Amino acid sequence: MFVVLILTKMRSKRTFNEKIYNKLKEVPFGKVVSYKILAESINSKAYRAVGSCMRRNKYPDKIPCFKVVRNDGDIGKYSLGIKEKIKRLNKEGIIVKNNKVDLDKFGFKFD
DNA sequence: GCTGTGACTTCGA
DNA sequence: CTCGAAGCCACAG
Repeated sequence: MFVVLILTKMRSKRTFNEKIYNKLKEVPFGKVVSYKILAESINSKAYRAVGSCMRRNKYPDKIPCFKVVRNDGDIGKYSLGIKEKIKRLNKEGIIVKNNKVDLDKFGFKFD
């Protein structure tokens, strides 16, 4: 009873960024994912909240934020700077052109 | 506890 | 094509 209640409460706070975090971990090397795909993969439409959580970034060491781009392929922004983001993307073999990536090639879907 | 803002998206003018 | 508004969730003030 009480346990369930507590767990439920905790879940309401956690679900979001934790799920995003988990999904983001599923993204294989050399692939990127958009905020939208990420949000939808956890049954939510809070695209902005995803960005918010990344920006606040509670887990800077655990979350590969550079793998998250906008739906248009625009890489958006990055805590450490867009330059750094591009650098890291390039390290995964992802081509960034004019601050954009090719989602058809590198976009990962969670099926 | 309500308000504003933000690494976003989509639709209509 | 560009611009503005609405909609979603979390967090700071």
